[in-house]
Amino acid sequence: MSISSRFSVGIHILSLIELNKNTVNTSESIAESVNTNAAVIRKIMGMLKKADLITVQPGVAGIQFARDYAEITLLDVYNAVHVVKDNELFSVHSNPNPNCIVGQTIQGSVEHYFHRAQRAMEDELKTMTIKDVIDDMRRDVQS
Amino acid sequence: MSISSRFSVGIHILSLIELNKNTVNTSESIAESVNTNAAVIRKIMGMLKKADLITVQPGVAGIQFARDYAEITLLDVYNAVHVVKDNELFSVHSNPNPNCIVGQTIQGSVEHYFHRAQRAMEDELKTMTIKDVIDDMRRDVQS
DNA sequence: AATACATGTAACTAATTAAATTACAAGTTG
DNA sequence: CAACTTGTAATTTAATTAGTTACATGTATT
Repeated sequence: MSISSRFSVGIHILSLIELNKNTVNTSESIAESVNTNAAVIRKIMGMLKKADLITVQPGVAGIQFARDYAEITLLDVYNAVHVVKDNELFSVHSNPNPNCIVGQTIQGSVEHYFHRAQRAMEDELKTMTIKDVIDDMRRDVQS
Repeated sequence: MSISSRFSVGIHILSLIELNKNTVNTSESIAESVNTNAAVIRKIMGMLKKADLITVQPGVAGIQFARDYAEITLLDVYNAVHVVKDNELFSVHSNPNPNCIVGQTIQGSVEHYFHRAQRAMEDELKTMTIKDVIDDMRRDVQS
């Protein structure tokens, strides 16, 4: 299993706003950069918009940051694109046998540890910003 | 997306060894407790065995811990059952356009942050042991 | 107001993956 | 050797994700 690439595509879109700011980004041009279908981009753009990370206007080409991209964390993006449901990074088998000590208690017990692990990952995402990513890209680019 | 329930089933199996130690656990009896097919249990048992967490003998009923269960971390189990490939918790879209700054650099840039987040989660799993889970179960059981 | 081009979104298809099932080989014990 | 076990491969089923198509809606320009 793997967390959906919607997350990396979301980061891609946001990076383009800054690194391609001399031209107007349309869902079509972004799709070319990402190498996917424009409708996929529009769907993800819609999620980023709904999360108030970007502003987009129906019918008008272009995207803008809704706030300083140094203040947009990877956790913000991760939440925006709904790649992992709240506290459901790990799944627990359903309907274990309630007549067994383990079957009766495993869901409640394991849930607690799974949530902690998920939170650790999400807390780490919170320390990273789109600016960090963009800075890396500027450094890494082969011109 | 969600991480496979093989992980929680693995924890279930290990917990049964201790909490059901008065009887012999067969793949069949474990399957009843987990509420799945015995072949699924055998497959996971095979993984736990390969990771040296348990000992099982072909043809002979029963499982034993290969080491003290206070020394078995949830990370050990997680690695044993291969629910997430090394550094592939997050997937990155493939074949971004190399003629674009972002397309050219995103994989390398984002990879670094994704690995950090994954490591944070795995480091947290390392702090939790099967004993912790079993203690919770003993506390929570409704007798 | 008509044309061209953009976003927004729903419905459908294809591809991938996970889980369950079936079947049987091989090991062990009495 | 009979009964029962683990080990494992092959198959089916179910669920999920990504990609595609189509079209409604919004905007701007002439």
